[in-house]
Amino acid sequence: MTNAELAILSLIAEKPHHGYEIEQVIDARGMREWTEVGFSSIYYILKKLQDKGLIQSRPEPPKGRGPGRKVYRLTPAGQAAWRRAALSALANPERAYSPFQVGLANLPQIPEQDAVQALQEYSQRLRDRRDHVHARLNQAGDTLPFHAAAMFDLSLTLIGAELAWVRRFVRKLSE
Amino acid sequence: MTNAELAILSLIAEKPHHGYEIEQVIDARGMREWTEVGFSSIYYILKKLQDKGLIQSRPEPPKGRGPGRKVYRLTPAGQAAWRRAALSALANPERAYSPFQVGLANLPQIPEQDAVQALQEYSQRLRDRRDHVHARLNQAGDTLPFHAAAMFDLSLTLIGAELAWVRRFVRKLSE
DNA sequence: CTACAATATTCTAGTACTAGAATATCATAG
DNA sequence: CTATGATATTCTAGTACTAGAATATTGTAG
Repeated sequence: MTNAELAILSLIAEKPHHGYEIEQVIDARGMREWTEVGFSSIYYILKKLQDKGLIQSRPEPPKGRGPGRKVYRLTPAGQAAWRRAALSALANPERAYSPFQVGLANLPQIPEQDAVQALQEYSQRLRDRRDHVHARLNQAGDTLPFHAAAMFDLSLTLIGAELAWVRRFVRKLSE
Repeated sequence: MTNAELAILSLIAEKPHHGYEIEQVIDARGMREWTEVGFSSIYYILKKLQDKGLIQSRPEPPKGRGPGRKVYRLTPAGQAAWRRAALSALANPERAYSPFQVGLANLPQIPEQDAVQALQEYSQRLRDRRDHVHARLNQAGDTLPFHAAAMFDLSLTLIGAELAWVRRFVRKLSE
């Protein structure tokens, strides 16, 4: 099960949803901070999950604006698959393939000045990202459930560690 | 330019290579620790880079065992593209889309005991990964060029930060 | 009563790989 | 001189998205 599949399956495990609503929830919760799932991918993934027998859809008559919806819910197989996948995600660290490391691999061929300048931009953007996450955290305030606060905290921790490393590295480079 | 494209372009920027040799270098340098590039993707990517006019190939008569090779080198456009891409990788942090965060998003629906157990497995595997990187670093010894040592150090730093976070989190969860 | 905005799904045509088999060449051991 | 294994590239048939356009329905503002 891919990242995007699990993200969508999670939402359906929480409660039945239709496609458009999933997009709205992803947006409202800022899930794109930690998962990558384009609008047009949602229906694609929904179809795949259905083909695998993990979810089933029921058409609903139109309510309010717009045409009728297809509401998806977990099948028993889907319930089991969700549980397995969620626990597996919590138990198995995955390598991150970051372009930054590929960039570092090129250092010997790059003039030092250019490298230092690029790395300083990198720190600046990391700081911006940290501030952005921080702002989102403050904006949510004390209303956040425990696990959501933890997710913000994890992001801030990882960004902080990378930022400290890059700063140290730049200092060493420009010595 | 994707991660994999830049990784391969980097090797060709260093010096001309043929496809099979690129596989060997990727393997020998342990590049799969920080970049994802399957054996069969190498020729695919080489073809794409050539179609974009960033590299050109020259057939070489067979030497030693095996058939003749196609040796790839940068074109002037490739040289420029490589420089731009390498600096961009050093200047632009990218979000990491980790299944772990998706797992965390599922915490409210998971019995605490199961979650704690999964997270303990996660720490254990992170420790294993850290030890593995550490072993590779020691094995390389003092022969490592500056930037390669830095890459190991970055990996260790990031793994260390994540490990510390997970340990703290498990402690809080099981309180 | 009509145009517009919001809601909702589907379709088309891509991109970017990836696994694994097929094909081919050559050195060397037996 | 033949089988094997190392070297080297190409091909086939997938998977997993992704952007963006097309299609359709319904409430509401003018």
